[in-house]
Amino acid sequence: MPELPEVEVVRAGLAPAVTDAVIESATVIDGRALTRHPPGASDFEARLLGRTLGGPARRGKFLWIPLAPGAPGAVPAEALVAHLGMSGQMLLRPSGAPPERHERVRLDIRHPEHGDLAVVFADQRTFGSLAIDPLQDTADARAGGYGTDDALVPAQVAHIARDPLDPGFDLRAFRRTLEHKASAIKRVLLDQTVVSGIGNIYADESLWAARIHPDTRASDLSTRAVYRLIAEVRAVLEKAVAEGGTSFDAQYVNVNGQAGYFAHSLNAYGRTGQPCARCGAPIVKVSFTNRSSHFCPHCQRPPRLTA
DNA sequence: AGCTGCACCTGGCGGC
DNA sequence: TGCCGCCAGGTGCAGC
Repeated sequence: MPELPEVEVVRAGLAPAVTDAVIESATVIDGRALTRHPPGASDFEARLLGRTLGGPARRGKFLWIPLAPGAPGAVPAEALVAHLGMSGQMLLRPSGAPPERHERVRLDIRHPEHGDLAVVFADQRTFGSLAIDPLQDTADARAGGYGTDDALVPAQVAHIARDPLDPGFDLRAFRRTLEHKASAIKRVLLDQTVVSGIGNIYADESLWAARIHPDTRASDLSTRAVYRLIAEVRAVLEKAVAEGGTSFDAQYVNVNGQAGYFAHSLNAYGRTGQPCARCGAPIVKVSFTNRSSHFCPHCQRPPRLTA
């Protein structure tokens, strides 16, 4: 469930089940799920045992669950961090449920109201991973991400920019950054250190909505165009969250294993050869940095060649 | 310093 | 039917 809407659906789904729950046991089935946790599986399991979970937070595509400190009322010092990569899933299952396909890590938790549950991290392609990471102060003293009021962020998430749905997202700073970027706007949208949460689907959808060609040099965009683009990014992401994210197959599901509906709302991504919803011209697909871009060749005019 | 390309994986699908 | 190449929601980093 890779991009912001899918991760947000997972965060919201986990929240009622894990907040205030205690970890009864942690089991690493496949150590490849811990590439972001260098100390390894036994350290991971031991440090989670008996810990109480806080409310899950998210910045861009990174998710974290604060681990309550021993002393009541003290600020959490570390968090369980998750990145779903290309195919990761966080699933809530009844205690003792049979193993999921591609199950990598299982946490057995006890919730004061909901009782015993299993939190399963499953991941076909193993690009996703979990880690226990120290929490550090945010550089701007604002809340670390969506779902938390604490001005804290896991160390390995600190380099990730705020996402466009974050109240702390600085639109003017984003515009100033673009002024100095020679790269194509599509690539800049995918750079998580500039703006986070956007992946290949929502980059194509946002550029289509803003009528901007993906190859346009970022620094060539007018201020007006940058603001229009961010407005469309926000609209696309919010609609996708409301529709439960984009599911093309069984890989992308919420914590209950259910698909999202945003695939029905796509205007560019995956619509190669189908008519543009605005003008009827066939959507084209072009190769782009080992992946692909989908756009309308009529509504999204190629950038003018500059000397 | 900034930018680009590629490596890291598994599995499904279409073509031959 | 079977095999092979291609493609897929992401990130990090080597090397220019």
